[in-house]
Amino acid sequence: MTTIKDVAQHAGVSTATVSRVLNGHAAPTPETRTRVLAAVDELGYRPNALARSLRTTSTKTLGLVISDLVNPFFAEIARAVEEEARAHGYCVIVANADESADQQATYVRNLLDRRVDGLLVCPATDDPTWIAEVDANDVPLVLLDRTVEGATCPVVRADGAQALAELAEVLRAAGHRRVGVIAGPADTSTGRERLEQFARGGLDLEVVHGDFRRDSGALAAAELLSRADRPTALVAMDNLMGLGALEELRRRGLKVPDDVGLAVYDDQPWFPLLDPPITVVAQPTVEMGREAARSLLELIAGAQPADVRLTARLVVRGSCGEATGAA
Amino acid sequence: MTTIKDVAQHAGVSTATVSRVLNGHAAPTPETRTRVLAAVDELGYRPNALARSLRTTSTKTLGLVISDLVNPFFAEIARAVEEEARAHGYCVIVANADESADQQATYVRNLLDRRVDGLLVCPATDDPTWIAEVDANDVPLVLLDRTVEGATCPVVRADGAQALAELAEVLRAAGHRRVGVIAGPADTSTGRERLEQFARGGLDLEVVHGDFRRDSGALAAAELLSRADRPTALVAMDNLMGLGALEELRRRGLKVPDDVGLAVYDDQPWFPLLDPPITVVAQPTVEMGREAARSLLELIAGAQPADVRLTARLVVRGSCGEATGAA
DNA sequence: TTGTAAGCGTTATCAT
DNA sequence: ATGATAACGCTTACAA
Repeated sequence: MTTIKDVAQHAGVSTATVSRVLNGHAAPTPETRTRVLAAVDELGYRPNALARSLRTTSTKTLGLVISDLVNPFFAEIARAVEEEARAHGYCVIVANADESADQQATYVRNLLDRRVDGLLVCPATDDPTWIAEVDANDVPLVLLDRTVEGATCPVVRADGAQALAELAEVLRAAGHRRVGVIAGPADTSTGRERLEQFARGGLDLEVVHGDFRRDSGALAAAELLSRADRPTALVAMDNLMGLGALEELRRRGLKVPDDVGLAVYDDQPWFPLLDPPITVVAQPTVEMGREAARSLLELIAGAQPADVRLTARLVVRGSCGEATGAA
Repeated sequence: MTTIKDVAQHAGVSTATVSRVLNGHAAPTPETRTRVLAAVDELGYRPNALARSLRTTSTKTLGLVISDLVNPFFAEIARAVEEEARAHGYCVIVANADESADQQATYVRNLLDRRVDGLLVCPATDDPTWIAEVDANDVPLVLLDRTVEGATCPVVRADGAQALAELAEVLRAAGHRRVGVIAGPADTSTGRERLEQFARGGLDLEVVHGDFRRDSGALAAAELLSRADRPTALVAMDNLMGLGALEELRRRGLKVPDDVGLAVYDDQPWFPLLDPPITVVAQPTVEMGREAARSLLELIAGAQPADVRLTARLVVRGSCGEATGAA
């Protein structure tokens, strides 16, 4: 590899001058500048980012720890984060915790070791111990989608309270009274909150907790549908569990919405293509990612960004049935 | 931050000894070892990965440049790569080229600057110029899913020739003669190959090229369906364009398979849930990611892994219609 | 304006 | 077995 020394030699200047030119300092004369640039070009020189970072203690890199890369909800967030970061000259290292607190902790540590300038985390669970490590390193941190108890850093998330209230209303209007809820894990803030907010709708709820992944959705649906007093509708609290539930319904030959109504938290492009199209609570994923990145960048710049609370909205399609008119 | 010096001081040894203990060298006595480890623990010391990498010229990091993160096909590959890499003590930096050759080149350069130990790339286009840069840095490279002209590095991909031949047969058996193909870009190897292989099926083909993304699928479908001699079936050469095509069919109120047949390259979990379920060519995404990572790791280890050619397979569901029995 | 040299936090060589 | 010390490639006082 060609180093700054080679360039200096080639241009007949010191390494300091090369560095100054490359970093846009005012000092160097136009003449030396062109000479150095020529040498850089000729040798195809590229600065070693490791050495530079070691010296400047800035990596221009953000760490993003998400709970599940194959969950399209997170994939979209990851993409938005990456875009926003790039627009500001930052690169993103994406780490996939796979909904495991252990793996998340491992990754946080790893990213800290690599001296990322900031950390964006969608916490796998409520366990806040890993945060201490981040704080100890004085690395800016922003929580995304989920929060953990006692977190003192900015949090970016979507508020689904209103949408879930409306959903309860829609279900009631369609004649549903007993509703089966495929809830997220009780040890995640989103798992708890969505359930609690939906519960305020006053429907008669049967709750089974899943783990935000596909299989658990199928399992939960199976359990709910096997109960003696079978619910007339199912609500899956994330898109993957919704997928699992749909698969289970299909296996059982149950028709939506006539045999059982269905609603899902998180919209997906293919939901409108189903027959009937699925009623959902849609989260502003792109904004969430963007805002999270923006907040982190602000934090890195020394500002004190406030929490961001976007709002999810209900999209009524056909999967919960029609309003019966009977109040 | 606490450095190796602090630990050395705390343990009453030299930094060299600390380093030796931490790197599992044989030299240190059990006694000093425990003393050092104690100090490490007490101070919560973690080695600076940048400094270490600068010294050792190894980052234990793989760069993965994919064409589109929100494409579930690539998301799944990314996840598999990451898993395999982690199992071998490597971390992965995922870069999203967004199907842009420019952005891809930029990212490759960026990853090279960060001194990744190896590079995994799903080339956005056939343009091979960026490869020279990789070679100049002597960084191991493996191509994934797509290849580029004159590439001398290992390539990992899925072969769909057989599956596409079978698909042509299935379509013909269902009475289709004129088939509209929503092809990938002509400047990608997969775009060309899939088209060419399917063309061997001897059907009467109408071809429109898309860009492997959702909107282009809708546009292409719209164009094909507006033609005077409208094809009786559509084949979308990747899942995102398939999604777009489905949306367009829906907009036009066209029923599958009665009004128009449909098949898609790449399987998706939700395809079986549609009515009718979609006939697809399924690629072994997880294996592709795993094999690619494995090949790269081998390359890094100094071996000369051969190209990997997995095979895609046809999954017949209902969207192409029934065999008519008329040969 | 430019060069010299120290230092970022490690690891590895060479003595001891 | 351990300790100095140079070196990795860069940036930045400080001098000149």
